[in-house]
Amino acid sequence: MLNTVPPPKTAPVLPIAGNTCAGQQTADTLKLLCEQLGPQRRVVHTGDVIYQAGECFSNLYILNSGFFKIVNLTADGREQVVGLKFRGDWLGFDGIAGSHYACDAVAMDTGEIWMVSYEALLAACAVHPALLQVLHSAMSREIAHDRDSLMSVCTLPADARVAEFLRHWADSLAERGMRTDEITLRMTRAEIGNYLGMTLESVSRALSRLARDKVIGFASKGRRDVQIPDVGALSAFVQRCLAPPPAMLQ
Amino acid sequence: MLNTVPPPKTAPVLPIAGNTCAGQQTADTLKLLCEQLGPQRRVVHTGDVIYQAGECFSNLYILNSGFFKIVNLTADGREQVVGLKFRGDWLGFDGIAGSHYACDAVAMDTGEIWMVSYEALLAACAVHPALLQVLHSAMSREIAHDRDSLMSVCTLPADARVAEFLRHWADSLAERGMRTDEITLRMTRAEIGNYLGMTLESVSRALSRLARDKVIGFASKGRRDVQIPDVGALSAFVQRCLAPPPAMLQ
DNA sequence: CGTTCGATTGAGGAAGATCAATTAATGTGG
DNA sequence: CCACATTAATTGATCTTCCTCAATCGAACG
Repeated sequence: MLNTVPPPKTAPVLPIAGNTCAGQQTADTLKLLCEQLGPQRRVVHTGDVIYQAGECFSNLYILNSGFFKIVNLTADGREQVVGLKFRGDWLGFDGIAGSHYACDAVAMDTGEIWMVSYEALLAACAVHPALLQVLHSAMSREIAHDRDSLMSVCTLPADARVAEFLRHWADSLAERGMRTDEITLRMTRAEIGNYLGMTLESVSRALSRLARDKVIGFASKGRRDVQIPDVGALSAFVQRCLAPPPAMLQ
Repeated sequence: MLNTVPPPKTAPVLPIAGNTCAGQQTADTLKLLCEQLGPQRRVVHTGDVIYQAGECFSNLYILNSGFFKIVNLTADGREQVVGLKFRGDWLGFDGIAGSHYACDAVAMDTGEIWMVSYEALLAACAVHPALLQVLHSAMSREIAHDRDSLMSVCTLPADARVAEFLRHWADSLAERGMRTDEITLRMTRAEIGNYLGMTLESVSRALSRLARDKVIGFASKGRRDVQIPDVGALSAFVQRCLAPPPAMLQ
């Protein structure tokens, strides 16, 4: 259940944020949103449910920090992670059309979300057209990215899918001005596999192969932290997976 | 387990859907859009490209009739159908964020599209808030549907994916007040397979099995027309694919 | 009427799932 | 702090699904 009472007395605006260029755009956009909307801030923790499928839609959420997953659930009991969200992303668009949220949004880490009622947002957009542009851009990015996800799942073999997953995670962090040389996956192998349409064993094997090929490394303690010395090497690995098998020289 | 917090899961609430006449809602929305926007109308034919990846974004398109596919293309040459669009759907949302379209939109049939410049649309929305709601609903539906697609690809075996594809196509037609007992697929087996993440042979085999099980039928002439006597039978087939193999009675 | 493209069907093979055993991390109560 | 239980991850062995390759057939078209 959600914390109905936001506990932050000490302003927990954690993120390192982009003091330099990387992540500046995200920071600027968040600043604009915060100033213009005066959203209700809330700190969430791992496992907290932001909203649930079927729940009445009324709010959108802007992520100031933390990592979140979007989980879809079918009537016949299939459950799947269909999206991952980071700082600067929005949650809740799926609820606009049907006036009920269509999936679950769950925190995978401690984070801060900004809640704004959709009605209030529209009112604010009427006054500040820039807000509308920001909103539409966020929705547009989500549509474009969802298509890329479908494409990865449909066209890449398992190993490449895992590599591409890591690459995208690292890119997302980079865009937001965060470190990418060592990332902490907030998901179990089972969750990653679920998201990528494969089993947890296949994820594990793929990661092992990536590590064996020195494309990634594992921190000494625990296999949840992944070292990515060179993001480009991940892209190269994906291409290698796609390349036709080397012609037999005989 | 995916959720650390087990909340009582309510079944996803279905959209309002069936009011009096099937397709009335789509028709009403189109009427509103046509009146308020005075869009430029254009008739397109099979193969016509509405917009292309990389092209400068400036227009959105509302589909009055016809069938369209959204095709994604990667730098390394992979090409995939990532969406199908029908009457009442919009094209071009993917271009808003990056000011360039992110994929190709291609007509699969003769149809009529309404073109409206994004700028003009925003101006009209400022005057008629109902337009903004329509726009957001369309984007929201697209986001929700893209997630459902990802879910189908990730969680369903090949046969079920084909059945689900037909079911969704039929449902889409029904929502728009069109016939569903006999539908004409505008795509080759190869395109369907590409969309569903499988080979054309697998699509063909799946369709043959569906026909053998009398879930679908083929019109006497040509195999492009599919008879769907009962859409519910398609759903049942999907469930049968998911059901565990019947316990051996020994 | 032959050519071409799309669809079907079969046989064999490969990628990945499933099943199972082991090890590593995390947590719990004494 | 340690013994124990629990969950996550790895790795191996087998099995299934689906892909690949190939042949055939039908429909559309010039």
